[in-house]
Order: sequence, then structure tokens, then C-alpha cells
Amino acid sequence: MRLSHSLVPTLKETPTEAQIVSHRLMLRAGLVRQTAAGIYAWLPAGLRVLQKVAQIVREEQDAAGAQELLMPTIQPAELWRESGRYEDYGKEMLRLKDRHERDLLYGPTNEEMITDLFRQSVRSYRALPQILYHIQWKFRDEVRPRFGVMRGREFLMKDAYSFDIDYAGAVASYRRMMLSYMRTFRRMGLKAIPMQAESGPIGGNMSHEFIILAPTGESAVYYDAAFEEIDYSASGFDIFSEADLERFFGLVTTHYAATDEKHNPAVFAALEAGRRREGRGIEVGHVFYFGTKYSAAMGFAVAGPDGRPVAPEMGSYGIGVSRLVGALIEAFHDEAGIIWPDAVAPFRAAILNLKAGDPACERMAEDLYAKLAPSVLYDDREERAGVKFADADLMGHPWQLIVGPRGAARGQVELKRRASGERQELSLDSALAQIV
RNA sequence: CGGGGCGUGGCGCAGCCUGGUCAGCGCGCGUGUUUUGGGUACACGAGGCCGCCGGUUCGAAUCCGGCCGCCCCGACCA
Repeated sequence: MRLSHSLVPTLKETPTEAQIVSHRLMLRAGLVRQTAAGIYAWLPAGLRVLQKVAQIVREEQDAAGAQELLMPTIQPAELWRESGRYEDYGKEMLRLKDRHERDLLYGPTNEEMITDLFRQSVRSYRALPQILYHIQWKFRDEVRPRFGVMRGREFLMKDAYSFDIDYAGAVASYRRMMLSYMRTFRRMGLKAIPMQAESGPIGGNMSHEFIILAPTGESAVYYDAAFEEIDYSASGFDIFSEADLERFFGLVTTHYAATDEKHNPAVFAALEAGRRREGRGIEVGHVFYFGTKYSAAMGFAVAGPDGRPVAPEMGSYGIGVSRLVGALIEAFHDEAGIIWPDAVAPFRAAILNLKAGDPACERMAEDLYAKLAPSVLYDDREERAGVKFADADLMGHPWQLIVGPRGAARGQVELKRRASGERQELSLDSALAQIV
């Protein structure tokens, strides 16, 4: 992308409404713009991040054997009347009427709809287990949206639903999703910790929330350093082995971990001093097991091995995709701006032409751009060097390819790593080799 | 939903209390000169129904009423 003709409106000053770091930086770096309270437009650079985050989530869901589908944002009220939640959900649900006065709603979650889809077609226990997910916009009419994209009313969520024939199966699905989540967050460079949670309005009796660590997180967290030593990768656990899943679940649930509201100082103090970790965290995911709550309420049963009907055991698993973008910034930033982990950066690198109009610089910058487009942002604006440096730091590209008259004369480019600030003078080829 | 606050060019703000040469400042934007490796300097210029509706008044950004929108703290949540 050429910055001179892109809608990436960076801001020198911070809009007053933005109070937390990620919100300020998202506005300043030109990633999003607010359209109404808790509702945001994702501008080109922001959308690239959102899509990268979604893609990592998608790949890890697929790797855990989940199937992707896409359910609509608008749902008929009937489905929710069947489960009883049309009345229960309250004002957070955005209710609509179509031209025929039919009651509709903008989905805040999809348990009813997925159950309906399953009961239409699945008749036998032999088709189970299955896990389905989609990545779709949700709307929850929060009383008080805040923190920018972290607590919006409209948000992008990955929600998965598991169907098993019995409790043991449901437990395995639940654990499989948990492991998938740990891998997902790790791929983004985040440290995540699963914590015992209340199951809230979704209902059920087993629930964990996933907190990622960030210095500016919303709540204090206390945990055992053992979490940092677990190898969640395929070499640590086979995600399709029930024995491995059980071992994984055991590790992840026995070590101490709590947010401030559930923190038990006495238990924490009993931990060996060297293992006690305190930090701040942000909730980015939540998993629930709720048994037959929806299948029973909505009359969904399959034939069991003995031919008699059985209501499948279900669970649901959410990751706040758009929230993650904000959470990532909370976890990775400094005074100058965002520091994107490579895996989610909107652009791998920025090319800074320090002297637009200079033939040698133009040639070198264009050459680099031709080789790296479209995964790179070319700052070809007629701006001073300082402006370009400041904007590149703000936007947080992992690498900066700095093309100036000094180096261009010698066929050299300066490569800067945003995270460490390290710079090195290199030939074009070795610079390219480094950032690919 | 309870409490607090704010709406004035794209952004950040002053002006309001004490109505009238009050529509202003900084940044940004355009043109020119200047500068040329960390948000350069100067000059000229464009840009605003002062959130909306109504009222008071000879006169309203300023006073009064209603409405709308947004933010912050708290209770609640992916």
C-alpha cells in the first residue's frame, strides 16, 4: 500500500474520548473510527489486523477439528422463545421488527440457531461428536460501552459449539477447545491463562475464561509461574488424544490462577515465593459446558446406540476477535506507539523514503516496494523524515526499511526493528532476506 | 440503570459566569519560499447553520426549556 493514497489517518493528538492506551493508539494509528457509541468502522490498516487475528483463530479451530460455517446476524425471535431466552436476555438484546411486524433480533450469540441447524439434520449418535464455529459480528446493547473496541456493542466474535452424545465426550470437546485456545493466543505472542469462571446467562456448570496478560489490563491477576513452562504445542499434547487432553486439563486447572475478585491471598501465599506471579489481564475468551440445556429445551434428540432418543451434550466457546485487537495493543506498545507481534501486524514492514523526489531514494524505495508489495506499507508521502519516523513507530510495523540519501548512494538501506529499536545498514538483498 | 461531565472548522481547546466589533487560538489542510535522518520556519489562503428545536431579548455561542449525541466513575459483560 502506498501511504500517500491510503485512508490511514494518523493523528498527532489524542481525541479526548479515548482513555485507555489501546483505544488512543487505535485512533491515532488510523485503525478505526467510531461511528456511534460502541460501534466502530475498521479502516484499511485496522481491518488487516482484524483479519490476521481472525485467520489465526480460524486455523487453530480447523486444526482442532472444528468446522467453519457462517450463521446470519439477524435471527427470528421464535428460536429464542423456544429456549426461553427471548424474555430472559433483557435489554442487551437488540430487538427488531421487519415490515410484516415479525419479531427479529440481532444475534448476541448463537446457541439457539446452531441447535436448530443440528436438529434439522442430525438424527443419529453416529454423526457425533461435532464442533462447529463461525466468525461473525455480534451485537449486545451494553449499558455502557467503553474502552474502544474492547467493549463495543458491535463486535466480531468466534463462537464454536460442540455436540456430543454423552458427558465424557462433552468433556473431551471442552478440553480440546481449551487447548486450541492456548495455541491460538500463543501464536499471537500472548500469554494466556485459563481461569475458573461463573457461567453467567449462557448457563451451565463448567466454565473457564481466558485472560491474557497485559500491563494495562483491566483486572489484577495472580498465578503460578508453572503456566509459563507448559508446552502447549503439538509436541506437548496431541489434541485428538483424550489422554493428552486430560493431562493438559489437569495441568492447567491445578495451578493457582485467579483474578482479583476471586483471589485467595492465603492460598496464593502458600505458593513457593519464586513461583508467585502478579500482573494484569484482559479477558479475551470464554468457554462453557452446559449439557443438554438447549438440546432439551428445543427438542433436539438423536437416536442413541439402543435406538432411544438422547439429548446431545453441548458446550460453547467464544473468542472476542475484535477485542483481541485492542488487547494485543494493551500487551504490546510503548510511548511511541504500537509494537505489533509479527503474526498480526497489518504490514510486515514499512518503507520510509526519507527524501521523496530524490532519484536514488525513489529508485531504491520503488525497488523494495515492488519486491514486497502488498504486505508492506510504502510511506511515499512528501513529508519530513521526522514525520515518517513518528508515524511508522506509531503504527508499529515490525520492521522499518529506511531509505535515505546517505545509504542510497552506497546501495544500502537501514533496517530497524520496532520492538528492540535495533538498526543495521544492509544491502537490499540482505535486508529483504531478514524480513521475509 | 445510578452518579458526574461535555457538545464551538478534521483534531485539541479558549470564549459562556458579567448577552452587543466574538466567531478566536494551536495543530492539521492548500499555495509559495525555506528546511532536508526524528513531528522545520515564515508568508498568504481555504474551512465553522457555535449539536438540534423552541423561548426570553432591539440583539443569543453566551440566559431559559425540551430533545439528541458522546465521554467518565460505579453495578454488568466476548
